[in-house]
Amino acid sequence: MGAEDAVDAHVRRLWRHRGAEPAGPRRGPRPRLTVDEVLDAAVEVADAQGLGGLSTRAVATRLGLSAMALYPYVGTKEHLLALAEDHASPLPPWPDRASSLADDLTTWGEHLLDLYARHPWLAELPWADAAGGPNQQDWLERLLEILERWDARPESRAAVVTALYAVVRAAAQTSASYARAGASGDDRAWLARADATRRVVGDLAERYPLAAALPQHAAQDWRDAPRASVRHVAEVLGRGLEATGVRSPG
Amino acid sequence: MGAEDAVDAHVRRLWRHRGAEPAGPRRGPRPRLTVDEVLDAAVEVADAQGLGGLSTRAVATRLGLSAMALYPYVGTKEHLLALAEDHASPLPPWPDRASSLADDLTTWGEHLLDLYARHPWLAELPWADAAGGPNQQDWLERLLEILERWDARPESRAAVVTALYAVVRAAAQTSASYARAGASGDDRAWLARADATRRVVGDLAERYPLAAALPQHAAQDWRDAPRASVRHVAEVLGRGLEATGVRSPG
DNA sequence: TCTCATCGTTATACACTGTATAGTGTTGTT
DNA sequence: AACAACACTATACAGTGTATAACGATGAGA
Repeated sequence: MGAEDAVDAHVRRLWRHRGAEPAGPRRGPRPRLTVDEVLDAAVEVADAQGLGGLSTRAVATRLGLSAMALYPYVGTKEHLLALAEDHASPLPPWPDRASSLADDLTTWGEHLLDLYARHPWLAELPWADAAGGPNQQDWLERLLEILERWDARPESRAAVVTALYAVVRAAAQTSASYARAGASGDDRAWLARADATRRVVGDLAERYPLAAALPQHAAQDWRDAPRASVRHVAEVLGRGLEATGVRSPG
Repeated sequence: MGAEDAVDAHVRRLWRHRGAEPAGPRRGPRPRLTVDEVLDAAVEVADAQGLGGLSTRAVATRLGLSAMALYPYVGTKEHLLALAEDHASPLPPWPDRASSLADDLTTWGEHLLDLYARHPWLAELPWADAAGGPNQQDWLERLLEILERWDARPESRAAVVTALYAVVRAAAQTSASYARAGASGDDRAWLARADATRRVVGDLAERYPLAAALPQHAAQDWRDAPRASVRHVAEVLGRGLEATGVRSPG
């Protein structure tokens, strides 16, 4: 039952701002911190040091606490990660332009891209448990509302959701990679590897002509590239849904 | 220059079966192992213990060596991971049915899904450096050949590639998650969390009606679900590409 | 043939991770 | 007043990746 209680406490913390009761009477000394304060610190650490720098000790010392002191607030590190992920992912409000399905999908993707630009570590997290918290559920429901309004066929919705989500995450990752390569300089390993590959195999462009012919984004417009990528996928998905059954905007 | 040499050696190891020369004269004692033997061991460990169990010491003891002995063969653990990823990802041959773009995309996705079923840890690896090795390049070029044959517009190709790749990976991850939940039993945390969420927030289905209305795959046909998901995305992408410009099969 | 740089391999060590455990002191309930 | 519950600290432990130094075997240049 210990493990089951742990899961319960975690879920209750996840939904703490959505009416989940803190459960039970309390008897010990007053908590000096809030769950949100701990999560604020965790998000700050992750924003500054990346996912690799997000250790329990780092968060704790930022709060002036010992590492073990976090456990009553956020539980295991796995739980801390899930809580921080949701904590950093509030859904902003925006009006749908309703000019086309592709446009609305693009807008959703661009907003998610903005979120990932503010917190690049979000795109590094495993996709599997992305449906956990209330904020992430909000993002999902928001996307489903768009698909509902345009009457996308129910069987295709899950597929579109994963496709669009995945493309945004991939775009955010490459964007963050470019940003790191330009800034800190210690993480240009990606470029160095590509250069070395061209140097070692030599006729790479002839072995993989189609990959070589892919439109490369020049070094200057890499800032626009992810947005364009998201827009393209949204376009194709939108047309594909229209072709398989979509009516006029509601 | 040390770091540059390390990148060079890594790339040379990656392309060792595609004509990359081992470089330089050798003077020390003969290597007792091959790079492929080390990578075989690494893949076996990852297949058995998952990505978390893939430590340098685990691979080394399986080979009867000390942990540090791996460095001359595969370099850093990051390099070991990249090498093992490519080593486990040979592209199988198959004929394209050429009945429709969606069909060919689906077949590609199902083959990749088979690969991820054999090596589930491949889907957990970060997507960013997926373009490194020759085998992965083969997969990419194979997909681009399909798009080329059906004359997909060049600007849309990169987007379709990431979308299809991402969906296959996501499907493989959920499939692996289901498999673990059914088997070992210690990793049914996902189900427990979902149950706890329904228990804690209660009116979850009313707060997120569209997410709740998503067609749930029953517990029995979860084996078919990932294939169906891939097929759906391929269908939508195929239709979308046709709508934006695609000619008859070459 | 002798010499020496080179390289495979081991042993040890270091910083770091997450967290189990025991103990201390504060709080609310009985 | 007594006790259970809880926040918090300190310590400890099993891991992780890898830097470093030493040892031995090997091949090239003299």
